[in-house]
Amino acid sequence: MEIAEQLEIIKRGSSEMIGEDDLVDKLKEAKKEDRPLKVKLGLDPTAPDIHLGHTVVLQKLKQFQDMGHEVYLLIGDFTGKIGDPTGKSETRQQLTDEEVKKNAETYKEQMFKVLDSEKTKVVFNSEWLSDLDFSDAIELSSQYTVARMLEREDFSNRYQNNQPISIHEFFYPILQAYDSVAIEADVELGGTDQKFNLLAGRKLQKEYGQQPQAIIMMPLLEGLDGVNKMSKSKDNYIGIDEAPSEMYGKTMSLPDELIGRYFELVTDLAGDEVETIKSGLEDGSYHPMKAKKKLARTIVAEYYDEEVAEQAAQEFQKVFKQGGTPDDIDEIVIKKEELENGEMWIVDLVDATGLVDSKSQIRRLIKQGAVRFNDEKYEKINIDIEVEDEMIVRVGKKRFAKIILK
RNA sequence: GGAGGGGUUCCCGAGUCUGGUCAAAGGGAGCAGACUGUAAAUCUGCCGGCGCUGCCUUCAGAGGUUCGAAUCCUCUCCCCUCCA
Repeated sequence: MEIAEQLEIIKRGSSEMIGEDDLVDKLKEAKKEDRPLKVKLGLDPTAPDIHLGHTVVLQKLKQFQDMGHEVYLLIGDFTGKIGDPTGKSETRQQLTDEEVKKNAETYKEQMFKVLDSEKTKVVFNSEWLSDLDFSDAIELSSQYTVARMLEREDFSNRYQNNQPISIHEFFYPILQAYDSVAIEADVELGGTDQKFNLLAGRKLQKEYGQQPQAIIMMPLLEGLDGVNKMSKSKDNYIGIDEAPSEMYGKTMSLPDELIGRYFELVTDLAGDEVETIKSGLEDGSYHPMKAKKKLARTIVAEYYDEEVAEQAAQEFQKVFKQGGTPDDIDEIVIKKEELENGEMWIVDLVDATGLVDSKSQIRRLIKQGAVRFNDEKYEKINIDIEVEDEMIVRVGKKRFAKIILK
């Protein structure tokens, strides 16, 4: 493939690229020597559940693989073992070797839904970082100044807001940079929030006499709330391991403004097709609801298949258009001896489903008319409910449970 | 090491001087209801726990004063700023 053509693919969809000249050199060289480029992606070993936000970068890696290059998934087990104090009270727990290994396996399993396992290498940074001693650490840290560190948005924010910054946090970018040196990365990918760390890699590589890595930053995908970036902790994510109906449903709850962006960043639809959809949405010729359905189907089909996607679409229709109940509801077993004359106090019954956190909340929900048994609404606290086998308990629009009497 | 500021319910943030009316203002997030397309916007209600017109546990932690403490006193822990 021609270099210009490769560049064009690499840049597509990315939000920023640094070191284009370096990349061109590297591409030329690689072509001459008939070897692949090493494309690095750093991963945090603590969060092994991959969601669509992660896949934005993965799609880009996949493109590199399709052009014959080699992907290095770098698992930050060393840094994970140190722990990260960023949060106020919830210091990140230290991971044992076994946990790291297990998480890495999960990573691989999930990532290979997008990536080609043949062209992927998984490496752990403890391999080289644990050999460094304190004088090495000082040597490395002398390459960076405090002023520069404080340029990083995260640090400067916290600094200005009187929030603590631990010294060792300064080491994270440094160690990540060293990772790039260690594997002699040609290219590193990351989200736009990683800019500082990615740049640190370039700097250190130069110090070590390597041609600095090119940097490709991908936009951060907003989560279901449409505001914050997708993350597990915000609970605004769509996991790639989730059930088809969940995936479909969550996609449908996306704010309209994000439809185009999602088509662009998380589906593998061709560029011009995405453009058609986007312009259709803009001039109103394409109804957002319709577009969103297509999006949801496309996403489900990407991680499952067309047939499953079709089923998910039908179920969605059934549940939310016609007010029906989904097929795969969690079943809750209640023993007959727990009942009195076949009845149970309404609050306890809802509590038994585990759908709501506390009984106080259950009371409120009942009063607000959010609780239904077999589609019948009950708004009084002081009643007992006759419990039937296979009774459907519904709380609000989205929460369901099926009672099994034994 | 010295001087000063601060730690409040998921988050932000009042309340502390002048103890009770404080489960603690206000905003955000969230949940529910109406309207819809499980979108947005809007309106309404809820938003510590408990078979709940009451009771129980919360205002960094441990003691103390008091009939009564988020509020006053003592000690401890943590954070920030300035100086060294």
